[in-house]
Amino acid sequence: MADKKKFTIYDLAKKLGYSPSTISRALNDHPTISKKTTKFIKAAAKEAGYRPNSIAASLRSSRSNTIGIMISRINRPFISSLISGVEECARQAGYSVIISQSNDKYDNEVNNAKVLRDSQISGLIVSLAMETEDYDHFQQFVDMGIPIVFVDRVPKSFPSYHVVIDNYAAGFKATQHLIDQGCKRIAHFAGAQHRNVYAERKEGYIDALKAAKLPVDESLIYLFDTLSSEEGEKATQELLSLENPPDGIFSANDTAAVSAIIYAKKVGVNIPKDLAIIGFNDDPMASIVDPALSTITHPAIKMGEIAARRVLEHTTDNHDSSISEVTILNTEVLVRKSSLKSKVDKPVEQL
Amino acid sequence: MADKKKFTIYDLAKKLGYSPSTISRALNDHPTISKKTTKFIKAAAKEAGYRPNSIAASLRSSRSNTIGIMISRINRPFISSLISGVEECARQAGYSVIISQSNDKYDNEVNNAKVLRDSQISGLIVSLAMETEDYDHFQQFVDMGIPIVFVDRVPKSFPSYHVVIDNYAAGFKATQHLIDQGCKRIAHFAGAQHRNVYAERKEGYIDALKAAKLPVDESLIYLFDTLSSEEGEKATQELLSLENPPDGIFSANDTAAVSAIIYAKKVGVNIPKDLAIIGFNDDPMASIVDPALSTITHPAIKMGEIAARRVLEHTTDNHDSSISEVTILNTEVLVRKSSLKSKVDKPVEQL
DNA sequence: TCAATAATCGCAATCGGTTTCGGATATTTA
DNA sequence: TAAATATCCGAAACCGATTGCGATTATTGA
Repeated sequence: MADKKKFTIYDLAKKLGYSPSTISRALNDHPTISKKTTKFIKAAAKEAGYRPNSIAASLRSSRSNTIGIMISRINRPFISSLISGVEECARQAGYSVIISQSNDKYDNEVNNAKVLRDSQISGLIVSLAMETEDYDHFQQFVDMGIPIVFVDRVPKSFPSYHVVIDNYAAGFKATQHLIDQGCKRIAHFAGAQHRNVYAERKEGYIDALKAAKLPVDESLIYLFDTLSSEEGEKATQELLSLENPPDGIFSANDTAAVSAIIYAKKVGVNIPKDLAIIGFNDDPMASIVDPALSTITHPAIKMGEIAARRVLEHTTDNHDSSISEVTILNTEVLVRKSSLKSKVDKPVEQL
Repeated sequence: MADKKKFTIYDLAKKLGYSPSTISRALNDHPTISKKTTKFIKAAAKEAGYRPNSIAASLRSSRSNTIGIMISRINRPFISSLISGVEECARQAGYSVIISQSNDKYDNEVNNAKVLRDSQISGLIVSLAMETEDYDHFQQFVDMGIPIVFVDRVPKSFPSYHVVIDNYAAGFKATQHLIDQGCKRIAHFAGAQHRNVYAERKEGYIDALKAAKLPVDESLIYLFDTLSSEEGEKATQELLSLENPPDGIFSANDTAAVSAIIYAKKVGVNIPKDLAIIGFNDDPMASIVDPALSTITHPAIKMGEIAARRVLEHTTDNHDSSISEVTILNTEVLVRKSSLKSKVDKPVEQL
C-alpha cells in the first residue's frame, strides 16, 4: 500500500546541489563529467535508493534496451532453448526480452510484427512461422533502422543478419551416416519446402544418395506440413507396407523420427537392423526413446546467444543495416542405437 | 534507410483541426468525446498510418501494458508451456510479455526482480527459483501496487494471487494408484522440501501410505536437490540393491522417473511387474520412454492463461492487492504401462 | 600575468502521449 | 426567455530522463 513517492534525478539533483543533467550524465558515465563527481553521484544515487525510470529514458532517447523475439511456439525444445540463450545474453547486457509466438501462422506473425514495431524494440530476433512466405512485414523494421536477426528458419532473401546451421551439410551427413551403416534404400521425412531448413536438408539427403551412387526414389520422400508424430507414424506405416520397404529413414525432425521408431517396434520391425533411423534436433525425447534415436545436434542455446549478440553489436557499433551477415554454426551427427548397425562407425553415446 | 518522420498525435491534430488532447481521447474511446468525432478521428488516424508511441503513453500514465515473468529456466517443458499460456492470453488483451530466468538461483531472482521493477510492468507472474526461501524482493512490487501472481512454485506466505495445483492430492492419488496396483513398498523421489510443491507431494505420498496402513519407511524417501536424471539413476541403483527393494516408485517429476525406468531396464528389472513407476508433470518424454511412464498431468498452459488473466483483472478492476486469492487446478493420474500391473484400474492411454 | 584552451557543469528544450481544469456551445428546464 | 445543466473540446502542465549549447571555472602556455 505504502506507495513511496517516486525518487527522480530531480530529487537527487536538489539533494546534492547538482543539476539534473549532471546527474543523468554521471549515471551514464558520460565523459564530460569528472570521475570524481561521477563516483560521488553514483554513490549518492545508490545510497538514496534511486531507480532510473527506463520508460522515460526510452522516450527521450528512442532506445528501449529491449529485444523482441518472434517465434512459432515457445513450448518446443529447440525454440525454448533458443530463447533461453537470447535471454541470458540480453540480460547480461542490461537488455530485456519480449516474446511473441505465431503458432506458425502467417497472420499472427504479421500482427505480432506490428505490435513489436510500436514498442520501440532495439532489435528483433525471428524464427519464421511455418506458413510465412513473404517478408514485407519485416520491412518496417528496416525502415526504422531496427536490426533483424533471423535464426534457423530464415527468409530466402532479405538483407539482414542470419544465424543458421548448415542444413545442407547436416542432411548430407545424416544420410551419409545411414549409408555408412549399410543402408541402400533410405526414406526421407521432409518438412515444408518453402522453409529453408527443410529444403536444404532434403538437398543434402539427395546429394548424399547421389554421391554414393544410390538411386533417388521420390516415393520414399515425404513432404510433411508439420512433421508431427501423426504424420511420422502414418508415413512409417506406409513405408513398411511397401513391397520393397526402405532400410533407413532420415527424418528432418526428431518428433517424426521417434514416432517411426515406436511404430516400427510395434509392428515388430527391428531397429536398427531392418530399419535404421536418424532424426534432427536432438530433442530430449531422442535420448529417451528405445532404441535411442541417432540425430543431428543443434546448438540451440548458442544460436540464441549469437543472435542476441548481433543485436547488441549492431546497436553499439552502429552498423549499416543494409548489409547481410550470415553466421553458420556447426552440427554434429550424434550416433545412438537407432542407426548403429556396424560397430566401426563412431562411438555411441553412453547412456 | 528511409526513416520516415514520426507521425504523432500532434501532426494528426494539426491535420484534422483538433487539439492533441481530443485526438488522444478519441483514440482511447474516452466518453467525453462524441461518438461521431471519435469515429472520424480513428478513421483518419488509420488512414494516415498513425502509430501510437506506447513508451510515451507509459511514461505519462505509468502503465505499461507489459506483464513480467520470472521463472527458473525457459527450456523446460512445464515452464515453456506456462509461458506459452501467459503470452497467448496477454497478447489477446494487447499486453506484451517480458521474461527473465533465474536458473533456479536466488541471487538471479533478486536481480531480475530489480530489473522488472524498473520497467514499469503492470503485473508480475512468478514461479520461484528452487533456491529461494525468502520473499523480500517481491515486497517492492506490492509497495508499488503491482499485482503478483505466483504460479506452481509459490511462497509459503505472501499475500498475493496463487495459481496452483493440489499437490497434496496429486501426491496422494499417485501413491494410491501404485497401491491399487498392488505395490506394498513404495519409494518416493522428492524435491527440495522448502519448495511447496515437493513438500506437499511428499505429504500426499505419506498420507496415502498411512491410509492404506502401509509402513512409511524413511529410507525409501529421497530428498533431491534438483530431481535430475543423474539423481534419479543413482537412487534407483541404491534402491534396487537393497535387500528388500521397493516394488514401486513415485517420483515428484518425470525426469527422475524416466531415469529410473531406464536404469531398471538396464539391470533387468521388469517394469511394472517388479517395479511400478509413476512420475509427475507429463513431460513429452513420459510418453516416449518404454514402457511409457504413468504420471500426473499438469494443466500448464491453462495455468499460464489464468495467471495472465489475474493480472489483467487486477489492473482493470483495481483490486485490493493486500488480499490473497488462490486458484487450484485439477490434476489427473495418467496411467501408462510403467505402473499398470492389473488390468482393472483405469484405461491405459493409447499409444 | 593574461589570454587561450580544456574541463565541468547547468539551462532549457525535447521525446509523445495523458490528464486536469476550465471554456464554449448545445440542450433542457423553469 | 433566462437560467441551469450537459456535452464537447482545447490549453497547458506533466511524466522523467536525455542532450545541444552555452556558461563557468580550472589549467596551460607564452
